[in-house]
Amino acid sequence: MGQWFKQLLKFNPHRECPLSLCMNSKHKQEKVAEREAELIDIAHDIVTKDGFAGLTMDKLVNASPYSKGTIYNHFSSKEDLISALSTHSLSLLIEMFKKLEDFDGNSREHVLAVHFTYQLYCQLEPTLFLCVLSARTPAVMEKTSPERNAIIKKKELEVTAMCDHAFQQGLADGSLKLSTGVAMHDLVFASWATGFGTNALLINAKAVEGVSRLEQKYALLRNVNFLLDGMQWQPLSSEFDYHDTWKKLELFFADYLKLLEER
Amino acid sequence: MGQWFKQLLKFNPHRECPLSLCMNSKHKQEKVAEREAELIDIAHDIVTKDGFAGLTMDKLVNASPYSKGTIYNHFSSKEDLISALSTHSLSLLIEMFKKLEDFDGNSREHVLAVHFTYQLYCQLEPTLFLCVLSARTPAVMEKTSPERNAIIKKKELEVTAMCDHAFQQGLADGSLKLSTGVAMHDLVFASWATGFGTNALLINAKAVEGVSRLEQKYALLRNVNFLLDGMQWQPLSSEFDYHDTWKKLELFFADYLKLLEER
DNA sequence: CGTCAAATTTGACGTATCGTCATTTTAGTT
DNA sequence: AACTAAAATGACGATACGTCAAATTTGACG
Repeated sequence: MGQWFKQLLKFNPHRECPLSLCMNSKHKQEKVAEREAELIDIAHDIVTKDGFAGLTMDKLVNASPYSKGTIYNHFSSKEDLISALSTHSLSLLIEMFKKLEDFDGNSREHVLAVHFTYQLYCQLEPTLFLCVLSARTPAVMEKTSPERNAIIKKKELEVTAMCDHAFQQGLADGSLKLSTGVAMHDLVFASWATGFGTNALLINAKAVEGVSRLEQKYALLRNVNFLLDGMQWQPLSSEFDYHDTWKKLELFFADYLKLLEER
Repeated sequence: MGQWFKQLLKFNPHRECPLSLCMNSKHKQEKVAEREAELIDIAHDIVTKDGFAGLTMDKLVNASPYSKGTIYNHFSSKEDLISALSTHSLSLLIEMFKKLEDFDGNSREHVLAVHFTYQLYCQLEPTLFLCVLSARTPAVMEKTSPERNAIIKKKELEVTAMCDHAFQQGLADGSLKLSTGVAMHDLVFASWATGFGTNALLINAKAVEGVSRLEQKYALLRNVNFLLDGMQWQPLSSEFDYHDTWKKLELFFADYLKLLEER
């Protein structure tokens, strides 16, 4: 429904003002942006209900109170719509990441926290995860407006900034050291690749093999621990109970996990 | 063209017998299988030329000497065709893996060899890589014949068997040890996730940011080394020059790399 | 309040693609 | 040569993308 998100985050919804007087005073740009958000929400619903392949411009037209022409006024093509969903998706992820500011722990635990959050997000919104993926496909990029591509890029920078932060912390407090010839960027990339690969494969395994959530519960933790141990990020997993961190995170995100269970 | 492959591997091509007499003696099943291979080759061409999104049943019909009905006799839907391309793609990968039997090195080097090969494959056939991905999508799986899905599963097992082999070697020669609560399967999964994630992100980065091949040349090696160091697989990267292994692999696959350069 | 021009919205339509199926053609047998 | 079972054909219906001329709304001005 896309509703869970707003509730959990107390998302500011640009509250619709019921007085037409108020409406009239609203600037045109605002109205357009509001309607675009409305359309993206509808598209989000369609995608969660009918899957990525079930997303159709005609369906969006029928599910919205607007006509085809108006829809195409917002999204120049289906690909543009997918990109719009991608930015929406990235926004959700960023909002989740922002919650992590309240999470306590050492710097390595913070990296785990980022991964935990990302996994949670992937499981809550597997189809949006797909949207983000395909939005970075040449075929899609070519057909989305340059402005929207710029927005995606900006959002992606925000996301990586979140990751960078944890690594900078590690460098700052000395628990992580750079060996010669390896930049921090390389470490962040390795971390991201591990998280991405693990989540992508797990989502897949779930679809193909029916691997249960319980079985895959600690797969990501394991993989990331291997990686961070390999980076010599102190304290090593042999010296610290990161399983405990994982459980702390489950508590921290109890609301979201509850949503996940309910399916 | 898909031709590079047959040349390099001296792929048995079920050579077409020019004598009609010979043709007549051929069993029906053989003829069907042959035509299917022919069609997949054409589809492969279309995909490499026009990209994944450019693959169309009508295009395949026009590019082949057969009619729509016949095509649909082979592939019950477009999704089925994608799955067929996926099995084709996996076969290519397996063929490449088989070459590795001639590669010398310790067991950890063999893991690197598997990753090197997989990366090479991803770079040579990025769109086929996409095919394999989307073939594992629920939307596609639902619409492909059970038999073909079974074939995919079998091929995937073959691929993972290749990976398993290197890990079993490590366990056998004592350079890799299992800690409690972690099965070999978990290690293989971690390895695969790292390779998959790194390659997927690199392909993407290439498309989006224009990251050059040179820049990403050693990214995978770095990531895998972190991982295997984290697994305590001896000898550690601090004690052994795996860069050298990587270079040996470049030499070993010189033919393929040359093809890659030529683009 | 009425008029008019610019901006916006509308939905019917053109084109492309998927997948079907009645008809035709081929292959094999007697 | 006649006949039947299997295979191939391509016209056709359905669905989806994207366009554009016409209709509607907006808001500026007298």
